[in-house]
Parts: sequence; C-alpha cells; structure tokens
Amino acid sequence: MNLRDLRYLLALVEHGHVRRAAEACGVSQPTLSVQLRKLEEELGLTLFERASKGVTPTAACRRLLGHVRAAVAEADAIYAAARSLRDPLSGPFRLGIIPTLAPYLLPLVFAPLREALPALELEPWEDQTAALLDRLRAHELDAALLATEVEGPELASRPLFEEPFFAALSPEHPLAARARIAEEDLAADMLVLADGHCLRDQALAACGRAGALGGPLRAASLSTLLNMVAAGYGTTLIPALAAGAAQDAGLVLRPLVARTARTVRIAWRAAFPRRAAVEAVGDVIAGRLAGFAAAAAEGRI
Amino acid sequence: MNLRDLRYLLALVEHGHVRRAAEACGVSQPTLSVQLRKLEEELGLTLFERASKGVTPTAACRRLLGHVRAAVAEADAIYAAARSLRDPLSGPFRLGIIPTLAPYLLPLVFAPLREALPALELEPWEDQTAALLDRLRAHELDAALLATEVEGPELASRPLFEEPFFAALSPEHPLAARARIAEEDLAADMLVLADGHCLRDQALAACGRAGALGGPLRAASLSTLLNMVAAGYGTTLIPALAAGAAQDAGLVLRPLVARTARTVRIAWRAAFPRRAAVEAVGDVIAGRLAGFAAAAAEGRI
DNA sequence: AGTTTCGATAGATCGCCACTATCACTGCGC
DNA sequence: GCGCAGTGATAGTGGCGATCTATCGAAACT
Repeated sequence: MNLRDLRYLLALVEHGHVRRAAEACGVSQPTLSVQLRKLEEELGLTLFERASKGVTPTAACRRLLGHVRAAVAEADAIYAAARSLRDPLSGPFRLGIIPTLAPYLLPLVFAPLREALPALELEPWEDQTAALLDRLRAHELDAALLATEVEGPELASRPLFEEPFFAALSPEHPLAARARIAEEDLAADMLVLADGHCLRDQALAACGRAGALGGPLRAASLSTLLNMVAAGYGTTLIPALAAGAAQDAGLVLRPLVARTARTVRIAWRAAFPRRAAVEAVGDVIAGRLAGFAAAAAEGRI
Repeated sequence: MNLRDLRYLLALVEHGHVRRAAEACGVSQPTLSVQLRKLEEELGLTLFERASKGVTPTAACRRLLGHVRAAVAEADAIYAAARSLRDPLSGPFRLGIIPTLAPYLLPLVFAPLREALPALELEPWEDQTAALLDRLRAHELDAALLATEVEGPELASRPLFEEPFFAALSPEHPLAARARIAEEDLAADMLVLADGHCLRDQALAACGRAGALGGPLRAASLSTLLNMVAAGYGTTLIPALAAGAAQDAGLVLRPLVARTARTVRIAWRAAFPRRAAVEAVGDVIAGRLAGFAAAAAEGRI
C-alpha cells in the first residue's frame, strides 16, 4: 500500500468519478483506475461499485475512510512539520553551560538569544566540563559553553570571548589596599572550588600552585566561595562575569598584574547537522560580550 | 514520500543501526541507507546524525516521530479493518422492505438472520416500492424486499416465497359464512390501501377492478385497514403474513377460490459487490418461510 | 442510429527500488 | 604499528511497477 494510492482513493470518493479524480490527482484516468483496482486486490475487498455514470464507494470503503483520511493527514502533517523544522534555527537546542559561567552569563544572553533566534527553544543544562562533554558525545546536548579547549576529532569548538580573572578579597584583607594584585600574592590564602570545576584548576595554575589550600572546604559553587571570602576565610580568583555577584557579597575586586584570563568557547559535535544554530548562538553570545571583554581587561567592571 | 520509507525511518530510530534496521525491514543495508537519505532530501532536513558506530535521530526527527508513528499506525489500521471487512457477510446491510411486509415479516426473520449472519448489521428501511427502488439505485439501500417484479438491466431480483392472499371480513359480514370466497365477490365493498402501495394494485387486480372503493378512505397502513374492516366498513384482501394481525383485530379470514398470491422477492443492484450477502439474506428468509407458503396455500394459517 | 461519456484494457516506456560488490572510515586487538 | 572487524556510503545493474497513449465495450442521451 502506498500513500499515493490512499490519496487516489480519497479523490475518487470525493469526486465519484474516475476521470475527474484522476485530473485532480494530476494523473491519467487509466492510472487511477488501475491503481485503485490494485488497492482493492491488496485489501481483498471491493472499494467502489462501478456504474455507467460514475463510481460509488461501498460500505467497506466508507468504513475504511476514517483511517485513510487519518493516514493521509498524518503524512501531510509530516510535511508541514518538516517545513517548519527545516530552519536549523528552530526547534529545541540543548546547551550545556559550566557552573561558574551559567548563573552570570545566562541572564545576560537569554534575552538577546530569544530576540535574535525566536524559533530556537533554548534548553540550558548546567554541569561540570567533563559531564558536559560526555553528554555532548552522547547526543544529550547540542552544544556546550566551556572555558577549556576540547580535544579529539569528534568534537569541535570556537572561542566566543575572553573573560579576565579578578582577585576577590574582603575589604579588611591586607591586599585590598593595592590597586592591582599579583597572581602569586593571592596564593597564600586562596580558596578554590571543589574538584571537577575548571575554574579550580585555572585559579591554581594562575597562581603557580598545584594543590589547594583550605583543608576541608569543598565549595561546590562560586556563590559559596564568595561568601566564605566575604567572611574572611581567605581570598579567591573570580571570573569577570561574577564581578557583580562578588560586589553584592561585599567583596572588593582588584585586577591582576598578569591579566590572567580564560577563554569561553562553544563546543559541538563535528557531525552535528544544525551547525548553523551553533554558530548563531555563538554569534549572539560573542556579540553581547564583545564590549565586556575589552572593558574588563582594562579593569573596568 | 512513501509509507515504506516511514517504516524504514521507524526501524532506524528503534535500532539506531542501519544494518540491523535493514534486516528488521527485510531489505539490504544500502537500500535503507539510500531511501532514508532520499527521505531526508525530500523533507529538506537531516533526520539522523551518522557516526562511526551507529546513527542517532536528530531533534527534528524526534519531532516528526509522532506523526510518522501515527501515519504508519493508521495504515496498519486500514489493513486490519480490511481484513475484518473482507467477509461480505459482515458490515452494515441496508435492507428496504415494503410496509405491507415489514411489520409481519421482520419479527419472523430477524432472529434467524442474526443467528445465521452474526456479523451482518441489518438496517431495515420501510418504504413503498417506488421509493425503495429509487434508494436502491441511489446506493442508499443494499437490497430490498418487494412483492413486485423489478425491471431494467440495473437491478436484479430473486423470488423468496409465495404469499397467498386471504379475504378478511368482520365476523358479521354475510360472506363470513362461506369456507372459501371468490375474489370477485370481495369486490363489492373491498377497502384498499392508499396510492403507492403495491398491495392496493394487487388487491384491485385480483378482484378484476381498476378503481378503488371507499370514497375518502386513504389507509396508509394495513393496520388501519384491518381496524376499518373490523369496524364493519367493508372487506379487504390481506397477505398471509398479516393473518395473525387480522385475527388479533377480530377479523375472520377465508381462503380465496383462485388462490391468488403474491411473490415476495429480494432485489439488488446488478453491480452490487456483496452479492453473497444478498443471497445469504435471501436464503435465510426463504428458509424461514419455506413451510409457511405451503401451509398458507392450503388455507392453514 | 449516431454521439457522447463512462470506466476498463493493452502495450510501451521510463523511473525507481532493490540487489551485489565495494569503498572509506573508525576503533580495537595483537 | 598494522591488520581486522564493524560502521555507513557509494557504484553499477536489473527488474518490477507506475505511468502514459490509444483503444475498447457499454450505456445513456439526442
């Protein structure tokens, strides 16, 4: 059985006339005649009663009609849905974001993304880098915002913007008096995030240290870390986008002497077919953050 | 687009593996591979992301999946429905019956028909001969029970049983004393049905008369006629199956000298495809009435 | 009786779907 | 490091089937 045959059948029911039905279907009269007869043979029942002045659907045919119409309607729905899905910039888009970026970047870019890509249904997913890469490879994400390079032939990535780091201190901290702070000076009492956060490794690397301070402190979020620093437990290194949150927590921020920064990238599977959506999302984010990186680099927050 | 392609698509989604999906569909791997690619081209979107170890449906594909499943399910429903409709002895069967037959014949044959043809959904339709023939020609009836011959090449018919006529009289009527009554003797004060009833013409013909008696009497039903006769307004001729009703109305019945009878036939369109159903219905009715005709012919009621 | 109109049929053509054989790539194991 | 097995894609071919034009046979109308 064929959808084409079902359309022939519907046309024939509607017109009650082989020639006119054939014309409506854009085929010759014998074509429709033969195909209908084949359909009857396949189904094992007479669908039309032929008379000298047209054809009439049999009771059996009328009984099938509901299913036939439904099948054809579903097929049409497939075409219609495909038409609207054809735009790679429409449909769900699952975007992974690392935890040290998500709470500060998302509020900035959500509205611009919605405006630039109204048909794109953004589904943010917050998790650590390794988990995001796993989900990306497993097709559970369409793209991911990371602050590290990605490796392997399976994935690709593109830098979006530079995010400088700042020293975050309680106002009472001795270093708070300086206008700029050298990375090494922070190392003495720097608190860092728990294992798995790329920011942890980046902060440690920036200060030339391999292991972390802080004994039992296992801060799962930047927000926890900021509050600890505000309470006087130490210092820390924060990415520029978290500056606002740090100030809200009562910390003072100081630019770093070496101007250490991290590069935020968007990563995707090389084989991902909606490359255009990835690029568009990347463009919007990069555009929104274009001025930010330069300003932050100069120490303006 | 083709239902076959949709089945390929579903198999591929299910297996995530071209070879296994092809095997499940009973085709070779290249066949499924090529057809799927064509479907993608036709729909203008990528349905699967190909990787080295299998394929994964894209978001667009998952969006279409509902419609695809529905279309295939409806197609399967067509096959299933066709299977159950294949039996010509199943499904609706619209049977026309003339009014002088319906109320007396239907109660007799309804149960036997239901028993012999349980899948046949009998839909009786009571109307006069001419109307039944019109509806038959217009495909609004599948068959009709008549007491007249049918003409024209479009229709066919078959006799089912003989139904003798009886004289129906009030007990007080002078003729009621006779054991048999001559048709001509009834003519004097015979009441007949309104125009359009075949029984009217048959009764008049039997008594050798052209016009009707009874002035303003326009009995639309045999039941009216019987009550009129019972009330002493005249005599009438009734078909044997109405004998019970006549006796219930308090009439006496007498066989006719010339043993006039009518032939009840089943009629159908010559092109009607469910000929078997017509024959089966005819067989059941003829079988149920087999003894009746002989008994009635001998005057036994 | 001729004409028109209906659907069915015959025969030819072309396209597409299916096959086999093979390629290109990847990941794994020795 | 080099086969080997497994993946999907591609090439080339063959056959079936959908389609066409031309025609038929029947029926209805003029």
